[in-house]
Amino acid sequence: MPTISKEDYLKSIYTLNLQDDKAVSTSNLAAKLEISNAAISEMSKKLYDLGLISYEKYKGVELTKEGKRIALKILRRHRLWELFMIKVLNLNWDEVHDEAEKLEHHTSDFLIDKIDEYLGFPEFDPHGAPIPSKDGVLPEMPKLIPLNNCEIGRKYQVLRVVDSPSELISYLGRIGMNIHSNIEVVEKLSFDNSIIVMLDNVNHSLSEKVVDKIFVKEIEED
Amino acid sequence: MPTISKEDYLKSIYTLNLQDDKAVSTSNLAAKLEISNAAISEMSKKLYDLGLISYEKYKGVELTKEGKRIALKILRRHRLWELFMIKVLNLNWDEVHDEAEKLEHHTSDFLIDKIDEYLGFPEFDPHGAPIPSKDGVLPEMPKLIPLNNCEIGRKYQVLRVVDSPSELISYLGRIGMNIHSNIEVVEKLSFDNSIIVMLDNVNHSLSEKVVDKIFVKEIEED
DNA sequence: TTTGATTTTTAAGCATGCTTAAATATTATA
DNA sequence: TATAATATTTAAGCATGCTTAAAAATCAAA
Ligand SMILES: [Mn+2]
Ligand SMILES: [Mn+2]
Ligand SMILES: [Mn+2]
Ligand SMILES: [Mn+2]
Repeated sequence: MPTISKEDYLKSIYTLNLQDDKAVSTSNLAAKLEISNAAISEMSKKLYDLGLISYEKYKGVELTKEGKRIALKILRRHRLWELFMIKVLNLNWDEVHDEAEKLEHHTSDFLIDKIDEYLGFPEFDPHGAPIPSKDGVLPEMPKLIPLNNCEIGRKYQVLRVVDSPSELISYLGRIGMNIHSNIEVVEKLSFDNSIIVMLDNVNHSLSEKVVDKIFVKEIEED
Repeated sequence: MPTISKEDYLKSIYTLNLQDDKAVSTSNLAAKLEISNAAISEMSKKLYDLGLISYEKYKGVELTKEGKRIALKILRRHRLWELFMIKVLNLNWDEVHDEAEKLEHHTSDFLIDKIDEYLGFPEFDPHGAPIPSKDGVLPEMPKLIPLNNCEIGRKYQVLRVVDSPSELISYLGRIGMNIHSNIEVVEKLSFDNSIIVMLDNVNHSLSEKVVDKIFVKEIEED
């Protein structure tokens, strides 16, 4: 098994690659992991030698099959721990990510499977992220729409909120927005890319930074 | 907060110092932590500079007040995790120590206090070890007798079993010996320091290695 | 109390994973 | 297409925490 650093690299490569389906650039990775580009270059060589990523100088990196397997394994641990802390230990939405970021590297397969079993083999974590199964399989996911692609006047259900930074989802919790909340897009302000949504009959203005973290699906009106 | 290695050093110094109340020698620590004497000497200097131990060359080490505070904090995390895994996740007696050895270094005060609360602020872990409180206070402990100091014909209650190596307590579990089991010392064989005890009307021969890990209190006959 | 065994420390070296500064490659712009 | 801006890699260095081998201190036994 790779080190803690390597696990976090693989996880970050996986999630960045999901966002736009092409090789992940050094600087993107550096920004995400908050370390220097130089460190990324060095580590990329090591992960390449371990057969966990493909890497050509100046061309960015992509996960190999084995690299992806490990990334999903760490994501599984992360998401199961988050759900467990919320469901069992009563932590809040915004209190679990940083804990999970550490625990994910120090949990045996045996233990995480016990946690999985205790929770009844859940498919989604508290922020709507899919939980890979023991075998590394992701559950069937509904097609998600970024909130900034939504149309005025339509109604949507919140299905996914990126769980970091914690202040952000703490804020969403305070205004009453959770996974499965129903919202209506009231207005889109093009000059700052903010969006006004109605939630429980109250209007809330969400800045671009916040909007970027929210994913929804359209509600079929009937 | 110290690193993982430093936390384990402090914890080991604490437990070795409990056993015989004098400065802990380099080689004792090296054996316990399974690293070289040279590494112990180096780390001792660092912990001394951090004010966590007293250290004079060739004289061994002892915890300072601050060093002891940290050692107890890590022990608290270790023991609460062990109890939690057994009580909540249904792990066995012998499956929790190695997991706890890792988790103890990656659990915030906030999270461990939630676990403590969930368990109802327990005073002893599943192996009978006392759990330091949030404030670093150990619960009142009954006076424990090492099993090898016991007398033939007398009855005792098992109050403490050292939880490592796991094969050892796994064995004790299999023969039905647990914390609070009642046993009677049937025979002490001086040629190999083994002891025969009666447990649930069955005799079991315990080797010296096993005997050394068990602590009891005398049962008042009435 | 001197000698020899044992314990402990020092010295040198290595792996990991960072940093900053300099060099080099890529890309965008004119 | 030459040049300037940007992105990436290389180079050198540092902290941590180990290792083995050699040196030095302590302890034990005659
Ligand atoms: Mn998270
Ligand atoms: Mn992490
Ligand atoms: Mn333990
Ligand atoms: Mn540990």
